[in-house]
Amino acid sequence: MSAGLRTIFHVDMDAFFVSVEELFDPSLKGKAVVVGGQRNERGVVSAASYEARKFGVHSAMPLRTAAKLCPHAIFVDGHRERYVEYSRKVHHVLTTFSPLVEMASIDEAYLDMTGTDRLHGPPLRAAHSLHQKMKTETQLNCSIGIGISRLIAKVSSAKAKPNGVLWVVPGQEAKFLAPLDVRDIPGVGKVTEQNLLSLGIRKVGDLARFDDAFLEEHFGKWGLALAGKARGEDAGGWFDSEVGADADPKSISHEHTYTEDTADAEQMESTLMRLSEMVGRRLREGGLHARTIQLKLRYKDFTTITRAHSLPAPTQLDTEIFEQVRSLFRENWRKGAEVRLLGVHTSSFADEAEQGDLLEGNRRERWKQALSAADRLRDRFGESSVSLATGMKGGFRERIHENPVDLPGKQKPGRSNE
DNA sequence: TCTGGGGTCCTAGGACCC
DNA sequence: TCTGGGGTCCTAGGACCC
Repeated sequence: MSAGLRTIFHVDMDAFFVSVEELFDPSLKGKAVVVGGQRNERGVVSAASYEARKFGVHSAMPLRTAAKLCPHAIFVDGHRERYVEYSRKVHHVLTTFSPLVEMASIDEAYLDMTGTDRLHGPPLRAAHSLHQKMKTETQLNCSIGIGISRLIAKVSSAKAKPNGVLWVVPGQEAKFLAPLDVRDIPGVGKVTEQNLLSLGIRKVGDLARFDDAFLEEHFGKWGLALAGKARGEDAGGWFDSEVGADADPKSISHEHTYTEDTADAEQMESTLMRLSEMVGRRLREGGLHARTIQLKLRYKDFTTITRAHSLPAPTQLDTEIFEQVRSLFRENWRKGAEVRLLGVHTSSFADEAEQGDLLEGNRRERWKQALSAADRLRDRFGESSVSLATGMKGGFRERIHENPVDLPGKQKPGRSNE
């Protein structure tokens, strides 16, 4: 941590997914719009326009609930690629204001603006020109919070919404936080809020009445930091950490919820194959090798289990991921029980281990080359062009085998791997 | 109301080692 | 032979965020 005070910006795009969709279809402007899927689908709201929010619609709400609350809303499927594209534009604008930019998610970022006064003027002026430039270059609105730490900047950007700028002047942090609901503190969700409420703690300022030992006992090291915050202290932790380059990923996963629950083992293993391919591909793209492979299984009644296994050597191969995840599935699925969701998760990334066994190393090398070739085909002809799961019962939908590629050990249609 | 998909971080217990 | 303690890894689950 530097000696002097920092100036941190938190830039948060307003109704990002909705706003991007409006650029592609201007007729959506000013209407109640729900992004995330169709009104009858199994799914939740990714984003809602301010118009739809007036009816109580908010993100993470089931689509069917949103449809009941706001029947006249227009339901739009999400377009990930569009958001990624616009996220890049946003990032680009931000880098013209500070070299220290950290995207916190697809639609928000932290900037360390410390010492940029000579270039951009005092914080409020810098924020206003950033706001202006964002609008002209991306056609999107954002809100900007300014403070001496990530936490203060983040909370103030939320208070600045929509389309506003808010600066918490250094020294005023405790005064700013005290009257806020504890729920306004990032990291305090439904459960923590209820726990705090049961202790009579409703506002951030109420925390000041309790001593550190008590809060740590009830809320762990997090409670301690929160208490410090309530008093305006720099308590340490992520919210006081430096703003730097984007961190390396710690896990890569894919999951799928069925339109209808299933108890068909063949179908589920086919799904796991596809998910393994998706994960393997991302690992190869990122040059990553995972040691821990995890299966996620959610039954009809929503009870969810995860089962993990750590490999002796890290991998990025679809087949090795699939083999693990399939045996975890076979060991743990309650036969006959209907399943709602399956997921494949990889973590514990490590450097590629040297192969002791020469023959084994050769086999892996050939696999790697074949999979890279398949990745390139998918780039050119689309995701559905190549799949090891082809011919197995469709986990997602029947697949069309347009551009077959010769993969070592490729399965014959309709047969399992043994 | 009937609950997505992609992540991060934390806790807690048991294994294992010294 | 009635009972240590610290450190690290692994696994499972959960809170939380966008």
